[in-house]
Amino acid sequence: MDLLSDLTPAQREAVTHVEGPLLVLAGAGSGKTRVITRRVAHLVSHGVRPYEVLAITFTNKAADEMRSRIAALVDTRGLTIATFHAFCARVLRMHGDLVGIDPGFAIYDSADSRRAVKQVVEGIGLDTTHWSPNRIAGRISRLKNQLQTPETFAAEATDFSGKNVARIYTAYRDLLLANNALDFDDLLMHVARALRENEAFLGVMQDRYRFILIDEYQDTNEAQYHIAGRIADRHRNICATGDPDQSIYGWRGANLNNILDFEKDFPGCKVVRLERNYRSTPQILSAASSLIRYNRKRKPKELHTGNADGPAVRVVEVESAEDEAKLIAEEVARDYPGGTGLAGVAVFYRVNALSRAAEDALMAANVPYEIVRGTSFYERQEIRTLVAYLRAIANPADDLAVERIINAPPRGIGDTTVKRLQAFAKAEHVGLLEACRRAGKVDGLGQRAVAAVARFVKLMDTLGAVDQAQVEPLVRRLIDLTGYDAWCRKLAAGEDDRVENVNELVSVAAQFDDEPPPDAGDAPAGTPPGDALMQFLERVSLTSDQDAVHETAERVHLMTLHAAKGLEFPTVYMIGLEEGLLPHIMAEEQDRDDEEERRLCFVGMTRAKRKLTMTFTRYRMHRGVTGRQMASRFLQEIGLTGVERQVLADADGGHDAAPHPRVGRTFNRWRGPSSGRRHKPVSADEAPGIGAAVPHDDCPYRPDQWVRHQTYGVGTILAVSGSGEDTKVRIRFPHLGEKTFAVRFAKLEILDKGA
DNA sequence: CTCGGATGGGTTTTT
DNA sequence: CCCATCCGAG
Repeated sequence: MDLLSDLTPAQREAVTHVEGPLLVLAGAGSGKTRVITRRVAHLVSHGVRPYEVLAITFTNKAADEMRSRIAALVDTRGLTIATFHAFCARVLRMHGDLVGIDPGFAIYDSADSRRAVKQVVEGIGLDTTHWSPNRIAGRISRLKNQLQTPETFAAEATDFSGKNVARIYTAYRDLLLANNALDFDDLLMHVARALRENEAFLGVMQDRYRFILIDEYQDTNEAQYHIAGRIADRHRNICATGDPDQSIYGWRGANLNNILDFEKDFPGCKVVRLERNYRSTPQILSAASSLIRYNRKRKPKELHTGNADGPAVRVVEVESAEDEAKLIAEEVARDYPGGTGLAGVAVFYRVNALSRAAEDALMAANVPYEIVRGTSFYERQEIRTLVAYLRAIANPADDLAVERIINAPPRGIGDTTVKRLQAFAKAEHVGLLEACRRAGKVDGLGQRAVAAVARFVKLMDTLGAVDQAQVEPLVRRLIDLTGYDAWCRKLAAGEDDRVENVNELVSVAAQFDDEPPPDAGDAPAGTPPGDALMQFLERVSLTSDQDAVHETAERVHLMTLHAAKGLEFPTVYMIGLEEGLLPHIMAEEQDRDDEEERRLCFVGMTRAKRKLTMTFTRYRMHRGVTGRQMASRFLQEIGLTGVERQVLADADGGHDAAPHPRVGRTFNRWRGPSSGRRHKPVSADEAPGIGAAVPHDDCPYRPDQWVRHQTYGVGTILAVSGSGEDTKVRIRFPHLGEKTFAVRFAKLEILDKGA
């Protein structure tokens, strides 16, 4: 097929660029995936061997999609398309010897490393409340992303806390080493460091990958940046695609500067801007652009579209989270009778806690919905344990896996017995499974315990003897020998989805067995070593997308703003647009600027194709306490053009300027019975405006109102004090902070009336 | 081993 | 408020 005819000039430029660095700044909805797939196809059809091309994505889903879309255009055999992690895992299996890594390593996911960190913290004798394994694991993860080893970090850690983290990090590293395991960050760090320190390894990689493409470059962390940069260093054929305005993983170590400085890192690079948006209406685009212009850390970019006009972006103020949810549920029920088209509706929120009210309301209104959660198939207990068996079989040194399965299903090996075995293992410098083999020599074990452990060892030996060329028979045997189904049924007590999940894993294994072995190109060089079992486990550890969004299911999709990235829906509701939630209070405290939060809002808005509704509440209950909420600053930053505002709440008299802290349910009682106008749209003329209450005297200014100041521009009123000539208003301006004015002098224009 | 209450901690989470 | 985890009783 013709690879170019249906492309815009800018897209074509990116597709046909062959030699030299290329940066594609792809605005939201600008057809980026199309450009990448065409570009790879173009390279291949112009004589580049697929074997020499490396394409990196951030998710398995993206990698799969890219592969199939390229396959529709050219022969993809030999092409490497993978996530950074999968790519590094294969590289290390292949060339681990060059780098000093046993290629039979297990891969620990975040839950595994958290457990390992916990063990280490306890082992050192630190208190796990103060030294929270979660937090420390995060800290270690960040260190690894910055390519810090325990040694380099210990050298610069001077304070008490830093020194302890260094101790934990060191012990954690040793634990993983003893278990022959790598965590997610290790996969990247080892490859990155090896590329820096090992000439032979660097040579192998540079020789092979003459062309590399990195998608979502704005989300790369330090380690990934090094990997890409070092490999591309010789041939300089690196193509980075991404959008600084959609960088939302800074808190996880992504470094926005990677994309902002790309031109400096690769002088002479070509830059292509894709600014035409194929997704949204001009109204949505105008509001989103207006918002993102408040950011400084970006590459100026103007999105435009040829799409037809749509409805105005709606900003709706409601009384409570329940009203907010009800608004959506009732509107959706009204607009989609019979449920047809529901797949095109999504609800986004900043934190998972906000999903609950929406769920309740949708359920009450009988609207089918689905929560797109992080908890995936492989994180379920029954699956994790089953996989732990497989891991222990593949890698008997994996103590974490052995510990998990030693008494699951229960077989009479209690905590005390495990503790004794562990102590013995530590003293003898052997693994836990090896300690089990020598249970007879372990002090303090009674006859009964020794017998139970012996049964476990026998089980593992039997399983170990099963042919590992195929995974499914092994899994079946395992389920059989352990009585796994019966155990699951017992645990499930009522819901039997556990057994179903187990069956699902059997099918996954069967499917895996049926796949043709990866062709040579999938591996960095030749086919990776390791049997089917190890490859299966690798797939399992590096896959979290199993709960992929069923984009076709006729249901409303509920998800966090982070989960929304990369998706699109005709109708989008964004809820909880309130100060403290979006921007989130924690994010603000940590980063000291609100730009990533603004990008998050931008990402959410630009998911919408036609209809975008953003809501905020006056009162919201958080951790059992109902608090007064303020409209998000982002709602004023989206501007006034193409935006319509509604107030669907009582004009509740009695408020004064100060926030009313209220507790629990007392709020409703306090407010009194006055729900006459609830849930009825208020016409522009009546609408008192964002967050406005009925004025308590003649003063026209009210908290949450938007006003324009002659010199400072548009801001939100925070509080009104005094009366008559002495009336003062406190106003917050974006970027300028808060200021107080005497209304007698300041020329304030009220903006939000009928905006 | 399993159940229940007490206790503590609660942003987001591509791999 | 909602949960995951811990610990003691049966």
